[in-house]
Amino acid sequence: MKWDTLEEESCSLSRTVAVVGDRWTLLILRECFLRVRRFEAFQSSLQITRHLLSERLKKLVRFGILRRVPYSETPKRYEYILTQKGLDLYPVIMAMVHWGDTHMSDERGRPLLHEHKSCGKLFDPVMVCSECGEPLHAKQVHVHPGPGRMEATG
Amino acid sequence: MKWDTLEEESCSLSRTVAVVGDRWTLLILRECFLRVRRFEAFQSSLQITRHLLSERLKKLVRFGILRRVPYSETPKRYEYILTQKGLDLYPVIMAMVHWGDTHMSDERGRPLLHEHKSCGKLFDPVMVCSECGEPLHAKQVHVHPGPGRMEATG
DNA sequence: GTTTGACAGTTCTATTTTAGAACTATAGCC
DNA sequence: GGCTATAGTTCTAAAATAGAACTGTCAAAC
Repeated sequence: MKWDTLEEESCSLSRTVAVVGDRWTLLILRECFLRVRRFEAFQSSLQITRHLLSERLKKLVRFGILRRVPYSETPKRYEYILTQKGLDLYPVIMAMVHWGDTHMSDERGRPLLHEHKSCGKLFDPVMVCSECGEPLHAKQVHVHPGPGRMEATG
Repeated sequence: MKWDTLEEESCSLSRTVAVVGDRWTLLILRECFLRVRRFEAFQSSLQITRHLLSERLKKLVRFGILRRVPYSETPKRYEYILTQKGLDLYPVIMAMVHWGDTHMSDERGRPLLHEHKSCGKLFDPVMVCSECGEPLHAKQVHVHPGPGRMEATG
């Protein structure tokens, strides 16, 4: 399967995976949420090859997840800033971080703690139902075909 | 960066990405949550090559996300079932589905609708703070080093 | 005015991963 | 024996990634 096939499937997961479903993209997004914005900063903190970093940043800009904004005119230099579409990926990143905290931490505990500025407390992210507010569990969810559903795809 | 390097970083996102951070693994997990359990069923619904499917299933079993359970003795046949660790990935998958619904749907609308059996309504997943219950936004979260933090890693 | 260094990339070759197809093995059914 | 179903393994070709070196612009230092 090619990346562009994936993007056109009638499945929201496939479409998301087509955009952010590789390890470097996810790690780049982590850095974005940690306020990293510049090419050299991404490169040195991730140890990603410059070639791949360049490719991935272009892709994220192409999909409207990052904006390439000039911060210096001479020489021309740009930084990469999350758009709203990019900021909306926060639950994806946080869900992965929380799973890692829960299932992949060593005996020393979790690497980072998160403080919610609004309430001032250290927290974990919890996914709830938009309608009743209860935490979601896979076994209590039933799936129906929606209007954008096409045949022959998962 | 190699996959095993990633797994050992002191960052919960890296560790999660090391396990589920590739497109096929994420798509296989989608199928698991849609109650797919058998080799042939994964293969025909995903159009993944048999070789890669075999590799990915082994990896998921190795990490304790799937269990390989016999359902026939002669001939020996197995099916792959989510463990609790695997079920706990539900928020990751749902966060990606929701982002795809919001930002990658075409004019016809979303491909699947989700019903919460407990309350009977069609819902969207929302990520909230475990302490105050308010929806989480990237800009309202501050990060602190935790006990499992090592130097020199993101 | 030449050198040095920072920044943001591009280009090149070698290695690793993935795609695609064919093949293996066990067993039930006709 | 020949056909089908299931769950894989093995093989070669194509694509992606790693790793290192290179390009070009400009500012500041010597």
